[in-house]
Amino acid sequence: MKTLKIPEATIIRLSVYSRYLAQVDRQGVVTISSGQIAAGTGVSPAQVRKDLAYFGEFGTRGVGYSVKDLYWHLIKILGLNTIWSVVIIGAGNLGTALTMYGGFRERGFKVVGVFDNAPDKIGSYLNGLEIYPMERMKEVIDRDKAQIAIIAVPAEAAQAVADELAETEIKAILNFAPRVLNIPSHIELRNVDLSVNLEILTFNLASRRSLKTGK
Amino acid sequence: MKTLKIPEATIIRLSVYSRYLAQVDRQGVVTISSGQIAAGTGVSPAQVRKDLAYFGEFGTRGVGYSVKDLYWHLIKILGLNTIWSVVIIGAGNLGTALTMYGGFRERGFKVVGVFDNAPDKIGSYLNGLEIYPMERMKEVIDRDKAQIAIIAVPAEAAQAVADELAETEIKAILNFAPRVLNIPSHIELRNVDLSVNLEILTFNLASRRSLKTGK
DNA sequence: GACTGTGAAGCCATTCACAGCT
DNA sequence: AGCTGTGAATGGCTTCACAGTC
Repeated sequence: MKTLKIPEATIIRLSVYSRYLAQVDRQGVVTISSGQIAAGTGVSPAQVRKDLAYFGEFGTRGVGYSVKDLYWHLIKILGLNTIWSVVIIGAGNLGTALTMYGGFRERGFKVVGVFDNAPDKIGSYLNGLEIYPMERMKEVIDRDKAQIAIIAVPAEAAQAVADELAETEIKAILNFAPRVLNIPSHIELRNVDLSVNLEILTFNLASRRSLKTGK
Repeated sequence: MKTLKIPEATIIRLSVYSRYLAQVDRQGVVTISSGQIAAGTGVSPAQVRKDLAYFGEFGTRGVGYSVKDLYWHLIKILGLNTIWSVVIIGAGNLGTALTMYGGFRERGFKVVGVFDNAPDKIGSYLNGLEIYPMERMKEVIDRDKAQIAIIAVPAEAAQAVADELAETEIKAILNFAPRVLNIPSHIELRNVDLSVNLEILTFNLASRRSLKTGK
């Protein structure tokens, strides 16, 4: 398999395209052009074609793409043609929200375990799933062959959780704690930093303002 | 003010550096080199220096950077030396989690309003803040001079919320709904897509697996 | 005529390597 | 000797423009 290096930006867009295709498919659209996909997802038509070209030739010249066809190609490329078992560590507000989040279920992610250390949380239920103490994490990951872990604990606790995860069969970690984590390189890591996203906005607002005041 | 185009990647890193500096400052560190910042935040030393160089000369050759000094410079650059008033639209699991999220408060963001349409939510309290019906959104934004809105409603409702926000004085929107939003260009928009982040992981896992099986 | 697929060009970000300061 | 600041080199992503196909 000739996997030329694919830009991460391309993967992000493929994910967006696939959701957009699901949407227009529900509206009964059968065929779509790169220009229409571009308009619907806020990128350029050439970009859409380049992104798709990394993976094959899915369209018909002069016509466009079959919505259903392309959708399934993208789902396959993204690895979403199987169900992924996910564990969530931390049952605070964020962990709870992520456990209940319908957007994950829609895309084939299944939360098989939620863990926390707080005695008042252990034993209660989220979406029919019992919150277990941290000690049972390895057991559940093993039992359900979970491959992805979501870290939703406070920053101070994140590295300890990562260390425990490193001893399991977990293949990838999505980290919501605002800390840089050290993990062995065979585990895939992605960070989602909620504050950083707001701060990009404030940076832009702040520098726009200083342009205005000429400062 | 000579604002050469700053890469967005640089802003993201500045935000990470600033949090790391706060951390080492609490540990009593006074001076730090680009190499140490790099090690602590997972980037290259040259990258750290380049990023900082966009904004001035903050270090001393042969010595390094003053932790406190550099921290405050970064806070200023990111626009975090003032308190930003934020409204959150949607009091579901995600909206609730974001309203309670301590990470925002720590960085100077203040949630001044939470809105929802569900009758059973309206009137209840989050963190001492009453959930208001959507109709009161404009009034609150106006009264509290809120400049940032966070959209945490289901995908189908997101565009309608964006349209309403476009009629207010809101300057920036952080959108958590998995939809491409149309908004007037004077409003800054950023999307945080929780599923996309998981899907980048599954893409990597899926293609790693197909390399292994030689497929 | 419409639209895809793609080499080439252009643009932007990161890394290198070293001069300059302490 | 140690570390910053920065022009030059590299590498990577996006846009352009057009040949190829229906």
